[in-house]
Amino acid sequence: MASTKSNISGRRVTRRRASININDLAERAGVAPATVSRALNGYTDIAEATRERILGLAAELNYQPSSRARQLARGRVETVAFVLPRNSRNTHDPFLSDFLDALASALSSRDHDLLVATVREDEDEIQVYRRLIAAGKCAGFIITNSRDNDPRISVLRDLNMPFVVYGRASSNVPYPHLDMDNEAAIAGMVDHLFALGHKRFAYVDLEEEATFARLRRIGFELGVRRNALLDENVAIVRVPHTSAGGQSAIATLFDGGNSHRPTAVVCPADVVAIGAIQAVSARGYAVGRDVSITGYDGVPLGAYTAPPLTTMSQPTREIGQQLVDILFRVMEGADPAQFDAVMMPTLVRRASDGSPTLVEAARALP
Amino acid sequence: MASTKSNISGRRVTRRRASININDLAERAGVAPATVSRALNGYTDIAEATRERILGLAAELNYQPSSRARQLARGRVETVAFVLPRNSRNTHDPFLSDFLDALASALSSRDHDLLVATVREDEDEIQVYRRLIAAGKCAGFIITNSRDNDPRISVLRDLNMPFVVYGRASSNVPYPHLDMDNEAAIAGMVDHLFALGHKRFAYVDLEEEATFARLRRIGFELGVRRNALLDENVAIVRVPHTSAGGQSAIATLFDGGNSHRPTAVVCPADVVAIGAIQAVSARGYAVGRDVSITGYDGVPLGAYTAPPLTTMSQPTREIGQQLVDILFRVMEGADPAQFDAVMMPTLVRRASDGSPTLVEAARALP
DNA sequence: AGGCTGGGCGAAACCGCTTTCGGATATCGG
DNA sequence: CCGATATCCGAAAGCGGTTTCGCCCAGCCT
Repeated sequence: MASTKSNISGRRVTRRRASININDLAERAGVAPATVSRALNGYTDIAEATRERILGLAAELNYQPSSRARQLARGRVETVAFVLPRNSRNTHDPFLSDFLDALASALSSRDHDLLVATVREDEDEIQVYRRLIAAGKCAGFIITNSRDNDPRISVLRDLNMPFVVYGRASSNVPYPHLDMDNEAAIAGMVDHLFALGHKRFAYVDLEEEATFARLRRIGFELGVRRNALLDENVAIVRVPHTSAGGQSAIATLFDGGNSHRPTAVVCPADVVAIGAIQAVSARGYAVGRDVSITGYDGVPLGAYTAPPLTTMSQPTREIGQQLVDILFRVMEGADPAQFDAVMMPTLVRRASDGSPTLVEAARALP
Repeated sequence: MASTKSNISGRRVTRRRASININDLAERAGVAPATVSRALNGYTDIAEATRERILGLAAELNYQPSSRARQLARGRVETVAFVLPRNSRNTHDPFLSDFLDALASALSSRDHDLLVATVREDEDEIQVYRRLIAAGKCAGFIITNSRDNDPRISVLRDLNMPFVVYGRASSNVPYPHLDMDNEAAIAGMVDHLFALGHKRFAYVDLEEEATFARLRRIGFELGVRRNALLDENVAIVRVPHTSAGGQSAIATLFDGGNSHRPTAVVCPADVVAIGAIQAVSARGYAVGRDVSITGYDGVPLGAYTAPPLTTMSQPTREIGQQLVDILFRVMEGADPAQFDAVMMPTLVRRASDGSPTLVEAARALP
């Protein structure tokens, strides 16, 4: 069928037309291609009987209009792009699968596709965005890991390309975004630990450009202030966003003759907290009794550390869905400035926090 | 510039042409569109001077041919699709980010895009593949989480659509794939533990359709045989592919008057092993001394459990690259049957394994 | 000088679809 | 019974590229 070019010589027979097209279908139905198009696209100026005949035939032959041709003709692009964050390399983001699934699913119910791109070693991040746009590969972007003064935001705005950001980026011009309330969440964690009786706090700051790192630290400082903690009872160390970072934070805080060891260590990420738990345990302290350690994110494995990690958990899937919702509003022409929702993560209390035992007892340890 | 329809009435001005097209560029260059196309696509029947003028102009105006129009005209589709495995929902695959990054990167260097789709709640998995194909959205598929007699494989073969599978699927017809040697890896793990002195083994089998689950169990059985373990010293339990599954496996193996507790518990996945470590520790045994527990995968957090997890680690990124390489060979017409590489994961020895202490000592515990 | 060759380029068809425009037929009112 | 109005559908012009075909003209040969 179709146009398989048979070739007696036995050389590679190629160019078989992949599938049926609108002309084939029209011919089979005994109508013009235009009529098929009308039938498939819900126009009203077509006899109901004709429409049903065509629809039936299309279903029978498993006809789907070529999305490329359709989008070209319509002058629309029904694809949204997500560029994997550069630092996602080797970062093993456990939420990405859920997040992408949510994005793809939300897009699919609007008949859009999800294009996932990456920044190759030999490229510049911004170049990737420009290339995707110039080639007309997408009609909008989902952006995560926003940094302060994120260049992507200004470029996309200049190019008049719809986008939505997960996170904030401290720009003076408003842009559509959705964020967790990092600040309130960490401050709330300090409140929680303070209420348990802790007086000596440490915070593990992140060596990371992303805005959320800054906001979480600010949240910690806010918590310090509103619980009137004494300066000499508050320490901040700054480490990479990894479990090894968590370990080295503990080394800084606990080793050496530091007489003011914290009883509560607030971490801005679960992976960091997990390293911290490991390091504190290795020093002979009981996490959750001698020392409380908290995380942020809600990674699944946090439930299986020893002790299980108390953390702030984010609703990944819902975030993905909402981002798509917002992006569509923007693509439909809504005022981008109105989208600035902030969601609150939920405290998942497991066993890495608790009332502090006597500091003296902790000090007496080897 | 271009065709912004200004509109005095103040109503929404739309239909601004997104970007410059080949006709604009041709006009600016004073040549025909065909010449621009030739210049951009490396044809030789064009004067070098003309080509350079056009290339320069294109760079200056940041012109990129519309990928949709180009692919339509060429009759090619430069997109590869990856359908997120159904069970990836809430599964928090920590490798996905790395895997996708590798795919997207390898595809990008061949000027192809990565389309990520998902199976919506209201859909059937196969439908998704059919729809993507019928709509001409992709020229090939990357398939993971293959199951025995995977229906996707037969459908794609029938439709003559190129694909490559990560994993094997026990089909009688050959198909292009790449796999880790699950069987040898787990058998090797048994060897390793046996060499450490273990005699009483348990294996945690997975309640999962995926072929790798079966192959890993077979690997265990192979290890049992070639080390001549006694039947009464070998137990197999079957649990879900989660940390909770690991916990319940330990409950089955250790609780109740079972007098033949294993000293080595081989797990077919790190998440499961992590649950098992937690459960064994909670029962008062020292993991790595009283009981050895091993995993498979190499999840990053495995390095921070207590004790750190000994496991078989897979090179995610390299797998992604190789899959793309294979897929392109197939798309170029290579015989699919020739692609059946099997790679060996590497043993990462940390601290969850060790020589067994006396079984009696373990039994004497509370 | 004239014919031939071939390099360089333009014209036009085409990819598969949408959408406007207008024509044909059926239906209705008077 | 005739013209007006609806209703339904076909023709054709795009969308933005690629590619075939053939023309034009410069350069070469004789």
